[in-house]
Amino acid sequence: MTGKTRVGEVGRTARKSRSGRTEATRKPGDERWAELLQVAAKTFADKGYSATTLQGIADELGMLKGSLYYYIRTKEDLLFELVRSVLVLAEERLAERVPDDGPAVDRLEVLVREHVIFLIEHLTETTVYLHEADQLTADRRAKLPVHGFIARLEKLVVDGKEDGTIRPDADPHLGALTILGAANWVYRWYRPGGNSSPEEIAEEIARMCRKSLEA
Amino acid sequence: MTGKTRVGEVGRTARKSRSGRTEATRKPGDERWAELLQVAAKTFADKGYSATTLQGIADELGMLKGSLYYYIRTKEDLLFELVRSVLVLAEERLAERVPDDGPAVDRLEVLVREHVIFLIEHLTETTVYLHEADQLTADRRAKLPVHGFIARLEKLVVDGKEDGTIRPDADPHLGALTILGAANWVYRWYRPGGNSSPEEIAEEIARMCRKSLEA
DNA sequence: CCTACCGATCGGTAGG
DNA sequence: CCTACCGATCGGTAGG
Repeated sequence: MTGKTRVGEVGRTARKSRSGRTEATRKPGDERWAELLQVAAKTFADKGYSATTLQGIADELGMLKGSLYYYIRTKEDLLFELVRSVLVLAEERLAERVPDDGPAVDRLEVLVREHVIFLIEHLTETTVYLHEADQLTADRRAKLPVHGFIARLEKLVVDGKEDGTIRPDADPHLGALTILGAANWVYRWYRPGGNSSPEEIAEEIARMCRKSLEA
Repeated sequence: MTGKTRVGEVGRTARKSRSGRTEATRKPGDERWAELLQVAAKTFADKGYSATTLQGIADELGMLKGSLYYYIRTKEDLLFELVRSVLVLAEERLAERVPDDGPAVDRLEVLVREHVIFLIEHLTETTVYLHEADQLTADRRAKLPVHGFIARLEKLVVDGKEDGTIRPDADPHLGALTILGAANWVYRWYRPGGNSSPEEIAEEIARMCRKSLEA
């Protein structure tokens, strides 16, 4: 309303002829695009994807609904982009913080802890992912950069049975799914300002997960 | 389509003057009402409450959309009734299957096991509850017969710390929430026809929850 | 339960 | 990004 940059038709043109272009599309690096994603994430997390209207998002941004189509082609673009980016970010984070060697049960504990910390630090986006991703059409869902988190957990259980740090009777698949539930459930109840810090919460959940499978 | 009972205006009248009436409202005990709930549950579980249209439900029932209003006043009635009834049923089930005495950690294990079995046996309805209940308006949500499941879990952890069957360093609140997540997460992945039976799944999850807190 | 209907809103578009 | 617009559909209602 006050000092917004006007670019006129540039964006639209850029989107239409996206093949051999020097000037970038408006999206990446643009401040307004980031705002749009932020508002969309908050609204999707609060009311759900389907109950969210583009009119509501536009209102919050102080623009007209039709103007949103300068940034997106469909409503689903917003959901997809949010889910995609949080997956990429999580992947990076876990890659740099979870070691590749050492006793499997230790690695599992670290993995769970870092997973929970990430979840809490990106609560809005992870909520959108965990609660709304199934609203994506099948073809869009197939294009998500899923990083096989369950497979990773399963492998840790298998490794742990081999290195003797995890109970021999543990079920890798069921175990992985249950650990995942214990960790992911955080998005259903965590709200800033509670008694425990994110680190304390992550620590406690990780400890419980460890104990649940430890030899 | 073939042998459906026609009652004409009776139902509508019955609904409008619900005060001092001998003849019951159409709803309770009516076969068609049960069908409606069933279709609604399946659709809400599959596509989400908000993405579900009354037109779609009516189509599946072979009636016109407007006719649904013979049974309901608003779309939310369907969601509320589904969530309400599954809560009541769960309460009953757990009351009759989980003992009130014995070592706390044992009771906790049984509680989790029965909870998971119930979840799986009523997967559609529990999915609606766990994934869609927050689509209810605040006042409707306040009218739900919530049976304090978390509080019950918390108390078991506290009891267990007293009777020595649960680790002294366990956090009752965090512990209860984490157990709840491990158990509830089942609705996100369980599908009939898998490798493990509901009982095996429930048994394994319950065991893990036990171990996660056991002294 | 059907007929017939409504206001509101939805996602989305053409053109600038 | 705005103007101006559209077809489709939404939940819901009056009356029988």
